[in-house]
Amino acid sequence: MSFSLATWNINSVRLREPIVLKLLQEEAPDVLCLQECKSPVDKIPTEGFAALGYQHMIARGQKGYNGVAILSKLPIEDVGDKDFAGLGHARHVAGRLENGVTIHNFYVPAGGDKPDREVNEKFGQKLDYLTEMRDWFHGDRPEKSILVGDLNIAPREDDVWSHKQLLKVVSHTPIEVEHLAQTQEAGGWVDITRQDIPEGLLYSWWSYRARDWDAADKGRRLDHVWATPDISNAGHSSRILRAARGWEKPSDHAPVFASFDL
DNA sequence: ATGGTGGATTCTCCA
Repeated sequence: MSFSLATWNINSVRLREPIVLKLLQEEAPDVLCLQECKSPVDKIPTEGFAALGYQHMIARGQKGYNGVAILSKLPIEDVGDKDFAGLGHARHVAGRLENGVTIHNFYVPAGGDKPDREVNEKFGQKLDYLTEMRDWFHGDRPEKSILVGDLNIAPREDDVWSHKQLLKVVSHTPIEVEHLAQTQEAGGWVDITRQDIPEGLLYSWWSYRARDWDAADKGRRLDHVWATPDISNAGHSSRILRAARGWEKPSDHAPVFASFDL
């Protein structure tokens, strides 16, 4: 059986409803995980999604900021959320499919501008968030699980347009990369995207601030798909739908896809 | 070193 999934930081699910529908219609993943919905759960426009066959949704939301949702064609059971680092933000939700696969959907804090927790509280919160993720997965090692989301870190040199120029830029600093690696290791997570696409520059985010994002191509791979070895050991394939960054009223993130032979 | 854009909400925060 094949199972397909996409993860997409949508930067307002209400404003972006048309392109979410476009993605569901054209690409039709079994499951779509969204981050930065920026909406209370009861204001997420679910009707159109349901009409396309996505009749199941689990979500966490708050007014204006953050928010995560899992849209699914398949029945999915809400198995809770965790408030890592005690921020009181809607940044995580988990669901379980009837085949027993658990899906974690994360929106890791961006971390502010300065990569120094002494002067920038947000950077400390980002590191603490990752540390608590690490400890949680270490204490309860996941099985038959997939973790996706905007992790707000581009770990590899070829996950950014310039490793050297981004070493002191939040999202690519060595301390963040180390925290992400420890979280990954603690859960036994395999980076599915990079297992499938091991070579070459790979981005999932391009700033709104570039004059021409496509020509400048100063991207970063902030959005990730991980799986536990019991899943990664079977076949899988991945792609990033860069074209979606050029759709009408786009998110600054492109959706990352993975298909699994379960 | 700076400012550039975009979204939700507001007398500005966040990314």
